[in-house]
Amino acid sequence: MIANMAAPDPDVRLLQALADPVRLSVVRQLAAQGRPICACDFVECCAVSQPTISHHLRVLREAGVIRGERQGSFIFYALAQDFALRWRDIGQTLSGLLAVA
Amino acid sequence: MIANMAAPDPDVRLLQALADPVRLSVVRQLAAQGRPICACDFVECCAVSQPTISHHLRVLREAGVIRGERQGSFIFYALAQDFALRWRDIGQTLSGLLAVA
DNA sequence: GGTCTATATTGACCACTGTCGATATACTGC
DNA sequence: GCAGTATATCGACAGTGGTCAATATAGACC
Repeated sequence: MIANMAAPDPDVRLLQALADPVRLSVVRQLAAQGRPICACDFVECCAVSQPTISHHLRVLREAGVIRGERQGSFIFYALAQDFALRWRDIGQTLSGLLAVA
Repeated sequence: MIANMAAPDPDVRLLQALADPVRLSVVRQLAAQGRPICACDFVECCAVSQPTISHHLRVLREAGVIRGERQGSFIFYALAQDFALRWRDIGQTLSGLLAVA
């Protein structure tokens, strides 16, 4: 069994995107809110600077976790539509035959 | 909303443990096998050295993803019993009201 | 076009982590 | 106790990634 995974494994990418306190917090907020949140709200609420927030949002975006939609000067972010499904799928492969779904 | 999460957030810890190609592969194998696997099998199958495997197993162990049971010279690892539940719980908090479970 | 705000990008810095060779520790069998 | 195998730990190092100030880009308004 070859265990040396290629770096672009989408599952690893997704997990890496979530494996940061700030980014996980962002995703939690998006989930709890249930609708798009303006990037500027994250800048105000998070204890890190604007460039850092922007960097984090980019990581999440490129991992397919979130999507952004520009509205004038603002960009509203929301969870990607397939995120829940991806989470569920990964869970099934990681938990074996246990009934996760 | 304070977004500066404390480092010991168990969810972040768990995600960090999984967010490595080798470690994710280990967990996938444990899930697919459905029963404990000897550490020595990982050493043989993974394209990294024995100390690295041991280090990875430790990270997974300390994050609560796996449990080891020594049998003589050998240690057999299996997924922690609550892993599936934890995955499911995190999924629920991250996916909002979507029916993940 | 100029000015303003919102957001992304750049470059530097530094802490953290994956990796490995060497070694320590655990266990077995004699 | 010794010799062997299995596994964990140590220490060093290269690479990665989070962070921020400065700056570039995007968009709105006049």
